[in-house]
Amino acid sequence: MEKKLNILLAEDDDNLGLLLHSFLKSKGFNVELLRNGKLAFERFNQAAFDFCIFDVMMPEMDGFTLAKEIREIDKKVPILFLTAKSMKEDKLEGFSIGADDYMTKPFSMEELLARIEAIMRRSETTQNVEDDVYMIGNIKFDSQSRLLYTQGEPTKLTTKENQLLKLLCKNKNEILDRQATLRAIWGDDNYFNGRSMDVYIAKLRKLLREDDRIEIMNIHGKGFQLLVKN
Amino acid sequence: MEKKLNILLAEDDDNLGLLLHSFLKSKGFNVELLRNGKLAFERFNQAAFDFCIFDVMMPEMDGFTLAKEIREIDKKVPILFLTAKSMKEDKLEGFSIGADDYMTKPFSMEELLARIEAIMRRSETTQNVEDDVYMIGNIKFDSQSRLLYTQGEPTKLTTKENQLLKLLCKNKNEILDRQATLRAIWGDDNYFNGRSMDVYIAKLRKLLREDDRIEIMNIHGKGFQLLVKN
DNA sequence: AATGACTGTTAAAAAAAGTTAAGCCCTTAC
DNA sequence: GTAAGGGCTTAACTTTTTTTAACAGTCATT
Repeated sequence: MEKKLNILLAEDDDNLGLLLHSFLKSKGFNVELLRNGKLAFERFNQAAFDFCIFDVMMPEMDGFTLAKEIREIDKKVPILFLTAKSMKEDKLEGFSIGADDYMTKPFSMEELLARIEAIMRRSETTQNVEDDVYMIGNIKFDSQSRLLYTQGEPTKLTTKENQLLKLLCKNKNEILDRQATLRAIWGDDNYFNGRSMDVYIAKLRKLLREDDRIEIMNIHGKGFQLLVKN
Repeated sequence: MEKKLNILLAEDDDNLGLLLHSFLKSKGFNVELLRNGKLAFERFNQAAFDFCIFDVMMPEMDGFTLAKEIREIDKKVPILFLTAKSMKEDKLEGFSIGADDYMTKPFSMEELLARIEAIMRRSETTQNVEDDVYMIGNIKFDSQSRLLYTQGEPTKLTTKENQLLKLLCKNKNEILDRQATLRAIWGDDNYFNGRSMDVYIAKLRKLLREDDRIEIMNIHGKGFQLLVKN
């Protein structure tokens, strides 16, 4: 599950500020809007932000000064500057402070979003391996290594068995929609893929048969449901 | 002790290409200039680059296609696009591929430098081991010298073994796409190259067998995944 | 109860991958 | 020049995985 990103937005122009605020919120970010650099700096020190967007020209404390202050205490947090017109000297100064990007007004919201995502992609830790371990009744299932710890020797699942069982586990006790599952695993929900899925459901039932509290139930015309009783 | 950055530059216009080449060289980078996307892709797979600068419009293979191919096998290397004029759709497409930045011609050399440095500052902090040395479980693998430090005598890998293992390492715990890998290492994803690759997978499995936490797993119809259990 | 769409299950067919060995090509050594 | 060896590809055969077929059973609706 993705964590919501906290964005610190410093912009004195209310028109633009509110627009950005609502746009970014609509895109699933947490956004705090501050009217000048001084307030933004105070706020930065109170909470944990993942991303900064600063207007260069602001009363009280301009964007560059704000960025410098912040770089004193945080070398890594990404900072993106907004400026009224394309001033080459400004750009250079911004980058020398340690800006990660730079946008000239006016700009499109889509582009802003794209840049935020590009910057965040880089800073994301690429090596976080979520452990995909589920308990189905008292049968352990490790989707990462594709092992199902049945009695005796663990069973090594095939790619498709693994994908399907994982989806069932993620939706344990809920209905797993037939068409959505087909599109997710097989890419297309045509007749033959549907039959293929039914074959895999049969395989999984056979594997899980040893624990009789486990049931993969069919909801006619809707999909399947992994049920684990008491 | 800063290591010299290797920059892959793909630009078909010789005027701009040579200008960029000499400018960046003068700033202390190693730069390789290729005239089209196809050549650039081949080169990318032969050496280790830290940064890519691609013109969008090029013969043989355009910058976007090139970037897509590269992203299949390397999710992290920074890519900066150059384009003749500011086309919003182009920008968006570029970012969606996973571009890190975007510059519209004409631009100043200083700004280019500033952007490269901004991008590198970020990726430096996140990745510190790009010396082509990987740890696979407790087996050390130095792709530079092609040595795999197995028990007893280190094994000297062949070119293909080395290339394949390196790609697997770069995508550790992720799926390495079969077709993309074939295009990257063999240049073409026909049937026989596919079989050749399977032979090399078998060789690598044999070499890595001594550590049973290591597994090269097949994802049927998709590719391979180097899995290292903790 | 009859109909047709949907599901359960097993088996056969097809496609993909695992493995070992033979063959080919290029380089190096005699 | 030719023999030897390494590296890569191709071949051959096996096994695994997935799809398709076939047939039986179920469910909702009429």
